[in-house]
Amino acid sequence: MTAGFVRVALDHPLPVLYDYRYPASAPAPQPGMLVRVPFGRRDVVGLVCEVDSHSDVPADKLRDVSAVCAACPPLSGQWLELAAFAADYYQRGLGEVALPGLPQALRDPSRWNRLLAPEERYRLLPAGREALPEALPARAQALRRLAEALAETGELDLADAKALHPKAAPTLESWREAGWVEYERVEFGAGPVAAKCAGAETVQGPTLSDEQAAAVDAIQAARSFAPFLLHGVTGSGKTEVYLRALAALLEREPDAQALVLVPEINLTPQFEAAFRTRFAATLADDAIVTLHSGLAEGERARNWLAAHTGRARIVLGTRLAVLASLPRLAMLVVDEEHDPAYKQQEGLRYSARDLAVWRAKQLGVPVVLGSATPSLESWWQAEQGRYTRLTLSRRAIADAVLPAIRLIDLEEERRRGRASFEGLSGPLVAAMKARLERGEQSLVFLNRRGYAPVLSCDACGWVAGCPRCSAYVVLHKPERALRCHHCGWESRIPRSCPDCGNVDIAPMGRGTQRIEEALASAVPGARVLRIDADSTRRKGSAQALFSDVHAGDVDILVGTQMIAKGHDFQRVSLVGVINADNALFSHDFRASERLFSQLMQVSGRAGRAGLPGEVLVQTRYPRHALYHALARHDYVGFANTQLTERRDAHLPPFVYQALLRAEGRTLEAALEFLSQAAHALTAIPASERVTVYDAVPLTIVKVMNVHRAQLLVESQSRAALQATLRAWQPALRALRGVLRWNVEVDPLDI
DNA sequence: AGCACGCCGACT
DNA sequence: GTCGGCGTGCTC
Repeated sequence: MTAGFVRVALDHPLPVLYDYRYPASAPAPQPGMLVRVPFGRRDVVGLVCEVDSHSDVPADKLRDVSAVCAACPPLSGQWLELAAFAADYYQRGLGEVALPGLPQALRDPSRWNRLLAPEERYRLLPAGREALPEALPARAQALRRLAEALAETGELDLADAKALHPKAAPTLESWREAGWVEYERVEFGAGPVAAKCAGAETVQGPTLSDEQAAAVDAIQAARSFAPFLLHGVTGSGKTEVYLRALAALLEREPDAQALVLVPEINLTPQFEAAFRTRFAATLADDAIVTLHSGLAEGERARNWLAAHTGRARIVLGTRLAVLASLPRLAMLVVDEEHDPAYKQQEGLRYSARDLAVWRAKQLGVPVVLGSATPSLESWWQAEQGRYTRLTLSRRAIADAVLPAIRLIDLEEERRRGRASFEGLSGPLVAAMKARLERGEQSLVFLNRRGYAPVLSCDACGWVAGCPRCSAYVVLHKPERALRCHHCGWESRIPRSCPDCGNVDIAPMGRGTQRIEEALASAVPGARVLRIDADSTRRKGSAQALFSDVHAGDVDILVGTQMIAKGHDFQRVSLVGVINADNALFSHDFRASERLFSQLMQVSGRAGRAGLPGEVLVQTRYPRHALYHALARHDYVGFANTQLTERRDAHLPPFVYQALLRAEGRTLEAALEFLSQAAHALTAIPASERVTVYDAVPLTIVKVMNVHRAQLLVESQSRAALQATLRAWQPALRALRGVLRWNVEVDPLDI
């Protein structure tokens, strides 16, 4: 009686696999299968990475696998490779990548049976069709419903049957013995891929522009790894290009799968609707699934499994979907590829866009990165010819042109003594009134939520701060609260200054709530709606608010970047930008890139359906180069200037960076840890080609009473940086201390 | 990460 | 006298 051994990845910070024994009598687990194993004093789910006939672990330490999830088809070698790559690149253990990459429900063995249940069906036989209606007593209603359901399509799923009649199982069994029905059992995932929907009309879609047609041709001609940068101005019909390229793929390869990523959950419903409409005739309903964190665990698991078994042909999701198992993946699309939301900001800090490109390369398939303002990383790849650039320079709808962008010089407004109201300049108010009269919509963009970012005392200079963070608290007027945007701490608004008792404490600066309030009096009669993280806190409420805008129940929409992304507002002809200037002089070298793309994106909401669009940007620096480029819709000029600056300053994408972050009870402890870490680095040979900077406190040093500091390392060689980080890891673990730390590769915020 | 074990301050 | 603080160490 020999036993075999498996090496299992567990969601656990040590980068090692754990060996377990499995009894020879049981069916052998295979790599890629999930198992339940005892670990310490609890049971956890792990992923089998290797199966072996021997183990180097002493026999007294080895324990047995307690259950194998055999009903779930194993994850493919290619998926394991993806997880291994991500673990290595982002400096984590394999288990820390692989297991959080699976839906939570699959990591709960008690749900395996239900999720992976075989399909059990009864099919009506001719004898049954004849005998059944008469054989049932007239008053046996539940039995009759069962028979009717069976007669309707000729077959009945056991689960559905049980819902119709509590004793369906024994009843159907007795019917089978009578020769009326036959029983069929299909193991999970083994069923045939659903056929197309019958009778659905083929949707053709609009006529393509020459540029769109050329882009589609290029993508569908690709038969190997081919990264495309689809640079299309807002409203140029990038989505249509994705749809056509996908349609061509699905027609050519009858069981191919595609992955489409969007930056945020709010954008999935409109994409899903567009995909369902377009593919109604080609794909079954369940061949299009979404994957994002807004789904209930059960649904997420079912959708994930649909992708894993190949039944889902198009998977539409947010960044976490990039880790979906897609055995026949043949094309990837990353919409708005520049969006920072693709970078995970906790745990495994991966870039979904970069992993999408890696997957495309691994599989030798095309990947389309779409954006009106590509990230400088991707733009640089295209400049070097590594990515194929596809350009859509005009709006797709006939008569729709790019909006006119006008800068409103706030200094000049003030000098000339022109009226402004609560941060809304005269020209902006006048323009909104004109839209209201014409029955068109206006959109006001301000990237700051709350009422006012600061509450301060005129007399003594006191400023309301968070007791747990080194940050000011934001005044939220509707909730009548001061709220910390870093830790969520809340308190009532004080009536007077807690330091000096002065009652003249005043909100400084403006957030979306304050603008919302100001708009009500500045534009009388306008129906104003605010959309930001506060007004959309409840699940699904963002969707409801957006549909109010689409339905025309709103005249002025005010909000944060949430309203800037992707939405196709038909009646918006004016976009106002309230206060964007602070990003111009930020210490963050990516601030201008982000500002430019945000402003381009929000500007793109104006005039999409053929109404002449206008964008008014209020600024105190109307001569700033960024605004000049913006007013000319000149992404290319902006990008090339930025790239030159980045090259001169030795910044990404010309160098590769990583951060070591430390969190401790005191700042000194965090800094001390980092300096020891920096010292340990010098012992690593590969670090010769790596620059190590001084440890510095984070801008917001304290969050939730934890002090944070970081150390930047960078190199012109990605390989040298990777080799250094890999060798650094054990040294960091050896540095003890009561403190948490993590490494972030390719950080966005420094 | 959990979850133990282990040794020092304020309480039923 | 214990309950419980979090420092230290281990998990196949």
